[in-house]
Amino acid sequence: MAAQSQFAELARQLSAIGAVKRDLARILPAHCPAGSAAVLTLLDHHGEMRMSRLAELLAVDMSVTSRHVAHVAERGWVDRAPDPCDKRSRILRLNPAGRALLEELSERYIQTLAGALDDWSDDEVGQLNTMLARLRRSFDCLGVPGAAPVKHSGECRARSPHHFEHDAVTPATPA
Amino acid sequence: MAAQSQFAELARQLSAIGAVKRDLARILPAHCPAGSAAVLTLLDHHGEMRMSRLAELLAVDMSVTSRHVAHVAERGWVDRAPDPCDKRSRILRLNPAGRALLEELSERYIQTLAGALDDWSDDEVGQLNTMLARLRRSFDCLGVPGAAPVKHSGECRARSPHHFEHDAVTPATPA
DNA sequence: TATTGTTATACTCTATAACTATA
DNA sequence: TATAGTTATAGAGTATAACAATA
Repeated sequence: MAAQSQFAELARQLSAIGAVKRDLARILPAHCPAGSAAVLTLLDHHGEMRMSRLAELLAVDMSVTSRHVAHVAERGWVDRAPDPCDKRSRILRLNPAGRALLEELSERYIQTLAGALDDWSDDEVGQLNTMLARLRRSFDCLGVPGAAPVKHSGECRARSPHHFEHDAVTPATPA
Repeated sequence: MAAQSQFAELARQLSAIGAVKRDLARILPAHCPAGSAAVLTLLDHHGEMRMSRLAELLAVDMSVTSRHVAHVAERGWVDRAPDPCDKRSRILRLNPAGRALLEELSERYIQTLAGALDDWSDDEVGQLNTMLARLRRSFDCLGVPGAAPVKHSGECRARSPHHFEHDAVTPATPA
């Protein structure tokens, strides 16, 4: 168990790390806020999923997820198909336009991080990634009082080809 | 230099770390939002300072800092004294009520972190702290495009005892 | 003329609650 | 009755711009 002063310092560091997140958010295109970028990233990384699963991964309320998804669907980056297992639900999937945008975003993220962290070794960045992942796990596995509940909903495994349709109201690749 | 995939992973980790910050924010008392807690923490950690210096440490615009400081001053946690070096400026200082509140906040932070990270060694938490600090330094020392400029303003060294007055409109320790 | 700080305004993100549709 | 998702509303955080006072 770590000393109290280490935890106090960690609280300060976590508070201050917001500045880095804001710096990263500033490199996003004007029409793609950070919430949208997070949705695209998770759909790419974990594959198609339902709203509830996405809300779990984002670790925000489903109402928040709903708004983010509505935004990326309206922009034509994500498709929503009916879920054959549950008619209340829809399956979310990154489409080609979304994948193209995400490619652009990834490039910007990588460029920026590579520029700022040019004196970090591969191993050092890897260690930071590992510890950040562990920090998150420590928080949502053990019950932090007041923390958003994690449900780990059992997934529908009827992975038949869904009927995906574009529901964008704007062109797939807006200026 | 680290591999691109490490930077992509870091971008994902930084995006996801917001959940931990939100969990921590939830343990704060209702009358003390995270912005206020950050101000109190910095004034305690770095001692009295001016608005511009605080804005620099918070890494946000001075207009944002102004609102945070107005809040903590109205609550009676921070005093604002005229700056003898510059009549446009005021010196901010944590007062006893603010120090008492911060004591309470620190205890909650430490309790929560100690509970969630009970299987972390002192050294591991220290390593995470070190890397987070380095990450921040890498971002605001090297010029990240679009990032908030860091001015490193020369400080006024006339450290004579300032004329501090409480400017709270509410009792120093509100319910 | 430049700088310090405040205020007004707008935008993003989040949570709670009320609601619809389906299980 | 319970669950998946949407929408309305409110609150916190931040940035830009216009402004006042002082350097």
